[in-house]
Parts: sequence; structure tokens; C-alpha cells
Amino acid sequence: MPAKHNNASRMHKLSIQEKIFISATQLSDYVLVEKNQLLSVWGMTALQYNALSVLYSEDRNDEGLPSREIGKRLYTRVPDVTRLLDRLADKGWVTRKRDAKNRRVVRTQLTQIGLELVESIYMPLKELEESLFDHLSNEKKEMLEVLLKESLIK
Amino acid sequence: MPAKHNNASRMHKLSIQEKIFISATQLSDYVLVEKNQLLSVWGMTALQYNALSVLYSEDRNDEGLPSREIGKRLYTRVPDVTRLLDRLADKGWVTRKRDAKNRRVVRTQLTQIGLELVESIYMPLKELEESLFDHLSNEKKEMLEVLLKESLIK
DNA sequence: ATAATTTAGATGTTTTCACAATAGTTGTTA
DNA sequence: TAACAACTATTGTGAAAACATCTAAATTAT
Repeated sequence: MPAKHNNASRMHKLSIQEKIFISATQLSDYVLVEKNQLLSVWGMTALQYNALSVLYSEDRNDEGLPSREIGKRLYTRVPDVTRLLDRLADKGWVTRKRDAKNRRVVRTQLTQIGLELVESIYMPLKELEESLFDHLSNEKKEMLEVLLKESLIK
Repeated sequence: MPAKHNNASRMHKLSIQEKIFISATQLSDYVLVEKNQLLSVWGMTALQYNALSVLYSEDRNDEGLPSREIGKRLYTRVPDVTRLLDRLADKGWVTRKRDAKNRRVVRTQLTQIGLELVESIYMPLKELEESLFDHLSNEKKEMLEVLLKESLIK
């Protein structure tokens, strides 16, 4: 009796690692889409807000941060920080100047408008994120955070 | 005595939700960059592989999948599935034809080459992912998976 | 049956990403 | 100190993403 054709063999069983990657990606993408939608009100993307908030919280002395420092602190790998900052400068949210001591370095700092923007966006964004996770208990959120952090340590 | 200037006030404390989002994004981006690097050997991106593997495992009867079905199953929101599939067709990995019953629908299916490609990439990719998570115990991986899944249920 | 609505894709356009090559500056070493 | 290497950022370019608009087909309502 000839075997009936089926392609059950074409179902690749997902490994636990693959499942983690998929879920993390879906979660990240889901939150990202929501964030982008909210931020579009200010004509801004989530990546741009990320860069602005790096300046906000890391540029303690308002002396500006080198592009490379900004790039290192963004959540994702961004291969072209220069033009990311170009766009922020075009919008009037940051200014740039050469570092006098090391003329290879360009330091970027928030303008007053950029700073006010970050401050006014902070709360709505926080509320959005809370709403996206409000079905998880605090305990589970803490646990999830710890495990994610651990998965990132290499 | 005048208060010494500092901008401690400019440190936005991260909420637990924000931390989860950041870590999930970093994890996803990290794995994605590695996957893209591996897949570039076959001239392919992670998103393209994602689409091919959707066809591989979901198109059970080789009758092709509608673009919209493919879009729904991708890990991330892709606003332009048409041109994603265009690129796969250009490479000879998929073919497309109109559905006879519902002529709005276009069904995409793997070519033989596309199918073989998915099969030959499966193992190296699995090994890559295992290596990226091998510092986590199985118990923790399982826990992480469960929590991520739960965070996605809305 | 016809008009309006919904659904599935395709297309046009602008913006952004990703990668490689380049320029300018500083550091190292022979 | 001259040559070379390393570092920081910019620029050029083609590919892809994002968003809006449009076409065609099917469904629903009048």
C-alpha cells in the first residue's frame, strides 16, 4: 500500500531558543509600533526619541555627547548615527559642535526645545507602556525583566 | 547659600515596563543582527527567511498562501508584503499566481530551490540560536518563554 | 440589479537603513 | 619625526521600510 502523501515532515519543530527569539521580537515590535504611533503626534520616531532621551539623561553637564557614545547607548544597533542626528538637528532638537580638545569628535546636545519635548513626552509614553503590560502582575514583570537581562549577559 | 547647580532632575527613572521593553528590544536586535550575518551567506535577510519558513511550514498542500496570510504570520508588522514577496520571486525562491476562486487573492508558494534553501538553512540557524542562549539553564529558558508569551496575550 | 462597502494587492513616493569607502585627526612606533 | 595604525565621523549608494493612494474583485445593503 503506497504511503499517502503528506508533508508532516515539513513542520520544523521550534526550539526553545527560537521561541524565545520569536516572542521577544513580537513583544518588541508590538510595543514599538504603539510607541511610533504615539510619537508621530510630535513628528518623531521611537528611534529618534531614544536618541533624544539618551542625551537627556546622559549628557549631565550639557557639554554634548560624542556620536559614538550616543550610538552605544541606543537600544538597537544603528549603523548610521550621523544621519540620525542630522534629522534631529534639522528639526531643531539638537545642535552639534566639534570638540576643541579632540577634533575628531563631534558633540551633540539638546536644544531647549529638544529638552522640553523629551519632558513633555515622558509621561504619555510611560502611561502607554503601562497600559501595554497591565495584564501582567508586578511579580511576573519583575521576573521577566530579570530573565531578559540575564539572557543579554554574554 | 545658593543651591549648586546639578541636573539630577534630568534622570528619568525607568519603569519596569520600560525596562522590559528595552531588554526585549536589545535581545531581539542582538539575535537579529547575528541571524542576518549568518543568512547573508545565502544572500538573504532574516525577514526573508521568516517569510520562506512561513511558506515552508504553513503551506501544507502546496497550494500557496495568500499574501495577507503570510503577513499575519511574520514575526513583525510588515506594511508592504507585496514587495517583500517580489524580492523572493526575483531570487527564484517563490512563485505566485492568482487564486482562481477569488481573483483578488494572490497565492505564493515555494519553488523547489526555495524549499531546499529553507531545509539547508534550518540546522545552522538552530545551532546559532542555541549558542546565543547557551548561558541560560533550560529551566530559565522555559520560564522566560512562558513569561514572554504571557506578555503578548492581550 | 445597482450602489456602496469591504477586501486583497499593487503602485508611487519619500524617508530611512545598511554597508562600503573616504577624509580628517590623533596615537604609536621604528 | 616620519610612517603607519587606529579612531571618529561623513558621504555615496542601492536596498528596504513606511505610508498613502489606487485598482480590481467580491460582498452587502438598498
